[in-house]
Amino acid sequence: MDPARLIFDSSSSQRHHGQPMLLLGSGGVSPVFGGAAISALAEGANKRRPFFTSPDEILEEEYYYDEQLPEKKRRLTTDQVHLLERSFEAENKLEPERKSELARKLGLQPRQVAVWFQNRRARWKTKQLEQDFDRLKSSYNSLLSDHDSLLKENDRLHSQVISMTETLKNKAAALTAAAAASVNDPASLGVPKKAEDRLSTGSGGSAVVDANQLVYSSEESCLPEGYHCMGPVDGPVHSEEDDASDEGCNYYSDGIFTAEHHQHQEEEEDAQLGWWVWN
DNA sequence: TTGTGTTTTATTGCCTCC
DNA sequence: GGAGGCAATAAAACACAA
Repeated sequence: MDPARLIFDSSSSQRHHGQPMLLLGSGGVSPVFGGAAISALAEGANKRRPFFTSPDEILEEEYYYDEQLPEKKRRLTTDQVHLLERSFEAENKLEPERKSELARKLGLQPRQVAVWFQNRRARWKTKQLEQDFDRLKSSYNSLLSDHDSLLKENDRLHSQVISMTETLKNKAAALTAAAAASVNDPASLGVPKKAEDRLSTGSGGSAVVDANQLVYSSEESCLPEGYHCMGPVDGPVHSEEDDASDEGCNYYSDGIFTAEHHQHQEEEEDAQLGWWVWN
C-alpha cells in the first residue's frame, strides 16, 4: 500500500457503514502518533491501548476521526475478544441492535464488531470443514480397511475352492481307475456280486467296485474340516444306463460315494463347488 | 536480530434479499 | 437501490526457530 495514502481515503470508505476507512502505509508507525504510540506498541498485548478508549468517544465521530486518529491496525484486547466470543457462541449472526450494544460495551466501532463477526464466522466455517474432512477421512479409511479384509477373505476362499476342486478331481480319477481295474479282474478285488448294484464306474458300463475301497471315514474325507458331503441321502440313484463322467461324483449320507455321471451341467457345478455345508 | 510462517484485523467486490 | 453476508485478499501483528 502506498504510504502516501496514509490516514484516510474517504472517497472509497463509505460502503458499509458510511464512515471513513483507515488507510495506513505498510511498515512504520502512523505519523499522527509520536513516541507515545511507539511506546504503546512496545507494551504487551494485554496492556496495549485499545482501538478506542471509551464507549463515549466512539460515539463522537468528530472526536474520534478528527482528534484521535487511530494508530495502525490493532488487535483487540483479550477482554474484548472474550466478550465477542461469548456473544458469538450465543448467536453467530449479528443483528443491528446487538452490534451497537456490543460496540458500545467494547468501545469499538460497530463496523469493527461486524467485521469481527464476519471473520469469526469464516474461521468457524473453516474449522467445520476441517472437522468434516477428518470425519470423512476416518470413515473412508474404515471402509477401505473393511474392503481390504473382504478382498483377502475372498481370495482365501477362492483358493480353498480351487484346492478342494482339485482334490475331488484326483479322488474321482482314482476311483474311476479302480473301477476300471475291477472290470478287468473282479475276482481280484473280492467284491461281492451284489455290490454291482450299488456302484457304477461312470464309464457307461456296468462295473464292480470294491466297496471297502470306496468307504471314506470322516478323517479321510477330501472335504475340509467342518464340511460334510451332502447328496442324495436316499441312496444311490444311478444305474448302468447312467452316462458317467470322470469328474462327476455322488455322495452317500453314510460316507460312501461313488463316481457318477451328472447329466446336467448344473449338477456338475454343484458337485464341484456347491455341495458343501458348513457344520 | 532476523527471516518466515501463522493469525488477526480490515477492505473490496460480488451476490442476495427486501 | 440499500443493507448485509461471504469469498478473496492485503497487511499488520504475532510466534518462533536459527
